[in-house]
Amino acid sequence: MLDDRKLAVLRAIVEDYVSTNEPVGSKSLVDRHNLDVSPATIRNDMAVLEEQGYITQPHTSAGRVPTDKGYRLFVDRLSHMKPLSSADRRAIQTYLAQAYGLDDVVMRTVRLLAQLTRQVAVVQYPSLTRAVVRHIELVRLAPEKLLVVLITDTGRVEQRMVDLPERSEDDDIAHLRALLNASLDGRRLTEAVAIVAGLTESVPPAGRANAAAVFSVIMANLVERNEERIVLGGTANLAAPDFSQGLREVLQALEEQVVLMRVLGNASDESLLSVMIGRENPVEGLQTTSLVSSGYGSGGETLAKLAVLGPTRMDYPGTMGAVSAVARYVGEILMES
Amino acid sequence: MLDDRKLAVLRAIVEDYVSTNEPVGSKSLVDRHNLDVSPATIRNDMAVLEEQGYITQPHTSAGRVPTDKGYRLFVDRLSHMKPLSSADRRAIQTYLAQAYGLDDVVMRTVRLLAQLTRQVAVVQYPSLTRAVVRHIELVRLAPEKLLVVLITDTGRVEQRMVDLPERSEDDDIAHLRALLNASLDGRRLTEAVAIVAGLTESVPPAGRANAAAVFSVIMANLVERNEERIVLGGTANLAAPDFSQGLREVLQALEEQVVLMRVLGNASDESLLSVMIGRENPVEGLQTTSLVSSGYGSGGETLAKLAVLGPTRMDYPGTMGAVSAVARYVGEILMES
DNA sequence: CTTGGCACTCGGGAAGCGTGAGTGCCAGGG
DNA sequence: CCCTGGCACTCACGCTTCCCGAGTGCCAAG
Repeated sequence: MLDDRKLAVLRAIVEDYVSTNEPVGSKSLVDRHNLDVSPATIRNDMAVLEEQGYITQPHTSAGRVPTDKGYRLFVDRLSHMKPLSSADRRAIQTYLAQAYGLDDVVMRTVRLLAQLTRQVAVVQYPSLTRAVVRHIELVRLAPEKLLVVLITDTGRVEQRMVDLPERSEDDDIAHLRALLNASLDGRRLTEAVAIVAGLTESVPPAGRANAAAVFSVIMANLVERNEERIVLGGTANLAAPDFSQGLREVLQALEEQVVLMRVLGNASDESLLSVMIGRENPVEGLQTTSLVSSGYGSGGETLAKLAVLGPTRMDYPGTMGAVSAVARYVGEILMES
Repeated sequence: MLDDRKLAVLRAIVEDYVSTNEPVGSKSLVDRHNLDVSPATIRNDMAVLEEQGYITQPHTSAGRVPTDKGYRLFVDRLSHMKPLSSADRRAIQTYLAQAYGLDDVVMRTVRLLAQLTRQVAVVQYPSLTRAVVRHIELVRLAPEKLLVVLITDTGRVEQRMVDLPERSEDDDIAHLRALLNASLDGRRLTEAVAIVAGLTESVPPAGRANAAAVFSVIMANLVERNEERIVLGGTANLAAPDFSQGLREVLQALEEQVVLMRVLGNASDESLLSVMIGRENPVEGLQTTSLVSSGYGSGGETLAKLAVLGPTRMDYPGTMGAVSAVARYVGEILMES
C-alpha cells in the first residue's frame, strides 16, 4: 500500500519538519535528501500520504506536516534509536556515579535527561511494591509517641509518627521491634502487608492496642505509598517558542502528580522503551506533546519509570537514545548501591 | 514634595493598571475614581510623578504605567494588606488541619498559596538550624553498613547511609547510640555540631574509626543541610498572558533551588511580611517579577519562609493578605503537631 | 492652582498589494 | 503504468499605507 519511496518521503518529511519547524514542500524535499526523482513525483506521493492520514497541510498551498499517525509510523518503522556519543555516555556515568543516596540519584537523573534532550524530564521514584523490607525500626519518642522507620533494599526510607493509644515502656517496644523484624525482614512489601495483618494475634493481649496502632500505620505506609512521588526537571524548556501553544495546559497537567503517574502507568509495559504521541495521550492537556518513556530498575526488575516530554515535533531517535541510555545507567547505579 | 492628591493619583494608577493591564490615562482615572478635579489637573500631577520616577509611559501618547519605584511607594505607604474573607480563612484552616506529617503540611501550603493568589507559590521546608535534636537512631543494616536517622522536634527526619571503615557489632552500635543521645538530646542543631566534633575522644580507641565516620556524617547532615529544600506550586499560572515576557528566564530561575534559597534569604528578615519588587530582586531572571514573602514557624520562632511570586503588576494588598494568613495558619498547625 | 481648549503624537488595527512557495492537474514520454 | 515537466491557481505572509482615537503637553484664562 505504501511503497518504499513513499515511506522514504514520509521519513524525510518528519526529519525536515523536526529540524526546521516549517511545513515542508516537495521541492525542498528533493533538494535536501537525494531522492532521485522529480518534485512532481514527490507531490503525487505526498497526495497519497495525505489521503492515508500520515501528513496534512496547515493550509492550502503550504508544505506538509506530519500527523500523529505519521509520527507513529516514523517511530515504529522508519527510524532507529540514535545511540549517544561516547562522550555523552561517559559524562552520564561519571555524573551519576557521584550521586549519594536515592534522592540524589533521582535528582541527577532528572537533570541529565532534561539537559541531554533539552526537554522536560520526568522521573518516578523507584516503586516500593517490588522492594524488599530490610529493616524496621521503632523509636520511642515519648510514652505515647512512636516513630516508625521502614527501610527497603532500594535504599528508600519511609518514616511516620504514631500516637499510641496507651502508654508504653521501652521493653514493649523492643519486643514489638523484634517481632516485626523477625516476620518481615527479607519479605516483599506486597507480602508484608498480609503478614502484618495476621500478626496481631502473636502479641500478648496487654500490648495489643499499641501494636495494632503500629501495624495499621505500617500497612498504610506500604499500600497507600504506592502512589509514588515524581520529580520534574527542565520545565524551562517548555518556554522554547516551539509550543507556546497549550503551554498552560501542559504545565497544569505536569503539576498533577496523580495524572502524571497514570500516564506513566499507561505508557510502557515494563522495561521497554515506549513512545506516546500526541492524541494517544489520555490526558487532554498533553495531547500536543509526545512522551518517550522507559522503565528502569536494578537487576532484572523494573522499579519505576522515567520519561521525557516534548512537543510532538520532537527528535524521536535522539530522545529515545537518551532515555534508553539514562534508564540503563540509572539501573546500574541502583544495583551497585 | 508629593501632596496628598498626587499620592491618591499614584494609588489610583496602580490599582487601575493592576486590574486592567493597560496603561491608564488621565481621563479614565477621573472617571473611575471620584477625584473631583479635571483631567488636566491630573495630567499635571502625572507629569510630576513621572519626573520623580514613579510612573512612566510605554510610548508617547499612551497612558502611564507604574515603575518599580511606584509600586514600592504604593506598597509602603498607599495600601494596606487586604484581609482574606472569613470563608477563605475557614477553608485554609480546615484544609491545613487535614494534613498528616510535615511533607503533607508543606504540600498543602503550596497548593493553598497558589490557588488563593493564582500565582506561583514557594515554600521552604522548616529550617533545621533552630530545631532541637529529639533522637538519634543508628540502625545496623550490615556489619559495615549503618543507617543514621536524626529526628528533630519539628517532626523532621533526616536519614543517611554510612559505610563503616571497620566491621561492627551490635554492641558497638548500641554504645554509640547511647553516647549520641545522651550528648545531643534536647540540644539545638547548631550547638550539636560543636558537641559532636568534641565527642570522638569519649570513644574507646577500638571503635574510634567507625565512630568518626558516623560523626562526620551527622555533622555533614546538620550543617550542609542548611541548604533546605523548596517546594513550588502553581507554575501553570505563569502561562497567564500577563507576563509571557521573560517566562523562560523565570522558569529557569525557579528551577535553581539554590538561587531561590538565596532570594528568600535576602528577602525578609525574620517573620515580617516583606515585598521585593522587580529590579530589587538580585536574580536577573526574576527582575520582571515581585515576591511577597513571609517567615513562618511554630511558637515564637521563625523556622522558614514562604512566598508568592508574580508579575510586578500584581494585586499587592490581596497577595500580602493571603501570604500573611497562610503563614500564620501554617505556624499554628506546626505548633500543634 | 485649576481648568478648558487646542494642536500634536503615535501605537495599533484595517485595508490593500505583491510575492513566492507550494499545490493539483494534465499531457507526453520512457 | 509510472515518471516528468509545464502550467495555472491559491493563499499565507510581509510590506506599506492610512486612519482613528486615546492620550499628551502647553497655554491662557478663571
